[in-house]
Amino acid sequence: MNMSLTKSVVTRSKNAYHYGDLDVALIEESKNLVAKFGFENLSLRQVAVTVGVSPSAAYHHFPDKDALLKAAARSAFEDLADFQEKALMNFVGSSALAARRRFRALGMSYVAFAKKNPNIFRLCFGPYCGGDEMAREESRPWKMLVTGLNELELNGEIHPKIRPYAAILTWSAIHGVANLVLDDLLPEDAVESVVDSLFIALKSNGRLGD
Amino acid sequence: MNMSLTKSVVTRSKNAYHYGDLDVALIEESKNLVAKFGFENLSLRQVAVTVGVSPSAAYHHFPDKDALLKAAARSAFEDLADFQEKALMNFVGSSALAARRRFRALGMSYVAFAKKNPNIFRLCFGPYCGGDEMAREESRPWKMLVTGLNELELNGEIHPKIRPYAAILTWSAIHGVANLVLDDLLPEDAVESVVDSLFIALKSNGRLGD
DNA sequence: GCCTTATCTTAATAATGTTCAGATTATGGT
DNA sequence: ACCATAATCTGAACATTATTAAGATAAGGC
Repeated sequence: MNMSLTKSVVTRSKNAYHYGDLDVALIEESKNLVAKFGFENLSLRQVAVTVGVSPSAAYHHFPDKDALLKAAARSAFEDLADFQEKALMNFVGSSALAARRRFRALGMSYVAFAKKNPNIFRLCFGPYCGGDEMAREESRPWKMLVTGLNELELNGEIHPKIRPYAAILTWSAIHGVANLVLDDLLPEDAVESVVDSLFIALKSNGRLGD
Repeated sequence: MNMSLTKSVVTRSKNAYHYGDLDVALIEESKNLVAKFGFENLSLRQVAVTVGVSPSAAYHHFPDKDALLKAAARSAFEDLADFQEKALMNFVGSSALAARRRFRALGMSYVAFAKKNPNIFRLCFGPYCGGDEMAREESRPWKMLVTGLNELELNGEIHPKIRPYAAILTWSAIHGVANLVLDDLLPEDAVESVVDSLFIALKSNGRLGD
């Protein structure tokens, strides 16, 4: 079997020397390994070798391991936003019911993403969080939350007194319960408790969602 | 100067060979270094050397670096509880006002601890969080929160409809805002917004605290 | 005093992050 | 088409790390 011959033909110029988009490949593989072993156990060398490149190649795309992890964290953060966006699309319409369901989906998908892959969720927000560069008012989860609250408000689902705090309170509560459940400090059903209580809190005479 | 002589006298039997409570010394020094450089940059060797002992000595007290970090995390968690307890003592009394002030102090001190030393706060809850062993109903922050809410309830500061969710919602919101502020995803004043909105949310016709 | 056990050290191993000199490929101007 | 320059990758090196194994030292019970 002339596998080696075939192989050298199949691995065309893309792999020959120049890689292609090595930076995104490294980021992607970093996310894979973080998902498996946690960001605290990521090895730059393992990332490089898995991608099929020498360890020092990474240093032409990222100044150091820290930068690679930060880039992976930013990418993972966008994955979270994508995940929420998809969850939202299941509930279209301008009715109050649709607005409540979208709001609920926003929170539930946030936590679902965290539970689906705790290591990736921790990467998004831990020591390698985008922070400065990821301007907070620009972040997609925040923007989705703001529009979701606007839709709720249009349907009279938010009490005026708590309206100014609504976005900050909601993100904090959802983010908090996600982390506490991951850390085994709250039971899994705490998530629904938080979402339910947010409905009550926002609309003080509130019927519960759904 | 015969410093070496003096030193060998000063370092009495405690340092001679057997250390004393090496385990707690290692944990304490781990917290110091984590506070400076973050748990993601802790070096077992540096901990051991700083304490004045050979690196392999640590392995007679902890199976591996992971275990040392977990022990340090548990200890740091108790530090957080101590910090909250002290903050609580500033507001004694059984009046509704005192109850509100204690509740506020509970939340504010939680976040104050986080802002005072972000790396330690992250250690408490990150990948090295006590989790299983630190039974959730037994954790001191949780117990303080529960009694704080009971006191609020006795003074009619909690609406019955939200009462069953109160503890989970409060811890989630406070924990969430602490993390989001540390990650630069929410501004610093988000903390007060969350505490204020929690008062409103818990007591639906609520006057604000203080 | 002696034996067992707990504790610590020294030395070694494998893996890691990072750097540097050099090889290979792409690119742009002529 | 050609050549110079820059971009990209490799290989070998270095310091540091976690971890282990073998042996030295102390403590405690008999």
